[in-house]
Amino acid sequence: MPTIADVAKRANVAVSTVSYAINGTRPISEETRQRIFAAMDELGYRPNALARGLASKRSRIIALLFAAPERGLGITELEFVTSAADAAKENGYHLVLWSSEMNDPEELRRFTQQGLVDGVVVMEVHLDDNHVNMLREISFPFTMIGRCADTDDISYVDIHFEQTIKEAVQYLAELGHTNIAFLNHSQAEFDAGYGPAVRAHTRFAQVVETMELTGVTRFCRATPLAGWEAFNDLLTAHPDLTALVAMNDRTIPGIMQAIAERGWRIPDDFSLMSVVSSARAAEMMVPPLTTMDPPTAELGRLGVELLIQQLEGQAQNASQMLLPCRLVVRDSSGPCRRIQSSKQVEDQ
Amino acid sequence: MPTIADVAKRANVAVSTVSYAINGTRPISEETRQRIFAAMDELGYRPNALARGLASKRSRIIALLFAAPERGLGITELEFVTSAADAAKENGYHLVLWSSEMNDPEELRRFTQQGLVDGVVVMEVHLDDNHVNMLREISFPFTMIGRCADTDDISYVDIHFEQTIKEAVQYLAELGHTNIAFLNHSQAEFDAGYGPAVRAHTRFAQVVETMELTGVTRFCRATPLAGWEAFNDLLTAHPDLTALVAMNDRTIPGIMQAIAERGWRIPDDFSLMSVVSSARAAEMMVPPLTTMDPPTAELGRLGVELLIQQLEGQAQNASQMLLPCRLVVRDSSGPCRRIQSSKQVEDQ
DNA sequence: ACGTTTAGTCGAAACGCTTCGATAAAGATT
DNA sequence: AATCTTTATCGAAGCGTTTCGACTAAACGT
Repeated sequence: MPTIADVAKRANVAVSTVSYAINGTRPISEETRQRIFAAMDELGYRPNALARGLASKRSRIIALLFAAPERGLGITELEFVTSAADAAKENGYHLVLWSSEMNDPEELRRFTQQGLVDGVVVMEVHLDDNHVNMLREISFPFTMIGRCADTDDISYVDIHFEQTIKEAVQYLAELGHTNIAFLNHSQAEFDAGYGPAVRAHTRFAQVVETMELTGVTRFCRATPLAGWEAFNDLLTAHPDLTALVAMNDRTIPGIMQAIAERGWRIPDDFSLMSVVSSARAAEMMVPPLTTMDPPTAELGRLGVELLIQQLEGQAQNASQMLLPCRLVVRDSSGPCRRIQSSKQVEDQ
Repeated sequence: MPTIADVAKRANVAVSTVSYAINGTRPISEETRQRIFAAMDELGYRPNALARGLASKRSRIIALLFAAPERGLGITELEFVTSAADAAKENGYHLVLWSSEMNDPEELRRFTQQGLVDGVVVMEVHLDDNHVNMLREISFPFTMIGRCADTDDISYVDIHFEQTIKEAVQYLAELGHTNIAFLNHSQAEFDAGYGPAVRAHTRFAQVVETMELTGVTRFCRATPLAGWEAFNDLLTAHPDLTALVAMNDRTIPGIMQAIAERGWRIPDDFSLMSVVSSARAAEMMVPPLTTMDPPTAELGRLGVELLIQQLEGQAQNASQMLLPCRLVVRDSSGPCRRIQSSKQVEDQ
């Protein structure tokens, strides 16, 4: 493997001149630049990333702190990873994956102190997040996909849950639904201060209040069975419900089954939709699920781009962005035509 | 950030001695070792990964060549990534993601020549694979998750498709099915020499032959609509079919719908199963899908572990491993009770 | 008692780059 | 003509490690 010294020799210049030519750090005459690049081509020279990083104290490597949510990893997380990797590459950076098993923030500190990465993108942030606190404490550069409670001076991108919930409810209201259930993440996640769960919770209450609708909220773990139970509970307590918004699409199969068991049809007798779920999951269901699609690719991309801007000093003040989800109407939602006579329906 | 020189000074030894103590490269007396580690602790010293890599010519970083299959990324790929990352970390390596956009093998060459990574794990390998050919040509260390046609001297882990297909068919046969459809990946993927598609294709033919069953094969793109069409085509041409094995679970919702449109029930009138699909996807369906679950976590883990063994010279000859999928019976398969009288059934 | 290992340590030379200060030549400014 | 800039280049000193060869003193074999 040729080194910069080989190139310098062949182009008849000093090593430093080659470096300047490559990085554009200092002016180089057109003529010598040509000679240098010619020499590089002929030798098939590639700058050594480690040496470069060591000398410049900038590795051009960033880490994605890849934590699994309590409900497990899904397509959404996958898309963060791929879009983050693509964005990193386009900006001339490498992306390393720091896996979730890093529950101990001390381990995160050790990793950052290895000098391997210039900054980290944190995902699955909790309202009070150990990793974030750690990074802040040691003033290590980072951005978040998601956000914690105190976001002073931290750049982040997140889903605009407030708007998303509002639009979802509005959509159902326009279809004529007035009794709407909201199936949140699990109680455990809510109690742990998981941002999406907390924000969506408050927001849903607000929205039904201002829109003068009847809303019922329930927590639910991310399994079909939990969905089945939740749905039956909800309908026992509130038989007038005609629509449900779920935070987690993994509950939906159970709900669909519960609906079928009542002899109801979707969407004629009941409307179902999920917020922040991927098209991928929505299309796996019969009927395909109406969703608020999250802008996953943008989130991943922006997470790393904000970080890189910060690293390259193009951004002094933190940028904070909230991205809306996009309503995609599929076949699980519509005006409700169920005859709301009584509970007999359940027994037919 | 303290350096090794600071540690050496504080422990009253030479820099090289500290290095030997850390790496165990040469014997160090118990007494000085203690002093050195004490000094490291007091200073909070962390070896610099870049300097280490530069000096030792081993970065302890490996890359996962993260290519998207034509059908798009799914949970399976996600699990490769996470398990690979975990395995790397446990072995003291970092994992960088080299994204799929690297279609040009030249770009792969450039990346490898940067000296950043010691080796790469390639996934989504085609029978004749450009990336693999490239790596081989420049003798860059790598392993595969999946396998190409000529696997001489290459370490890999792959799913044992032959066995998987056989077990799937056997399972259906035991339920009494004798007319079985096989829904492969798309024609395009097959033509491109995508290993799983090719191997499964031949194997299915063999198996039905030896078991004296009637088997029909069809290619199908990875969408519900394509599944719907494929199913209808198949049943028009072969009304006696009572079961179907799909290579791709993304076709299943369409198939389920087509079945429902005939007024049939699953599994009473028709049995459905998918090979190499994640539990995650299977449980999103109603009824939950019987599958042959792939050992994704093991594949990811072994992919990196084989690579690391190779890098550390613990393996001179290539290890090649085929892992079986595990049959998970859910609710989409069972003995067929449909009255196979005629096509009237369609019109009921 | 005398070469020969062996354990433990040191100093210096890499590793392949970036960056700083210096320098010479050319251009601009008085 | 003398001085100040600017442009283009060079050489050398890092960056923080590993690794090689050398050295000392103790242990060993005969």
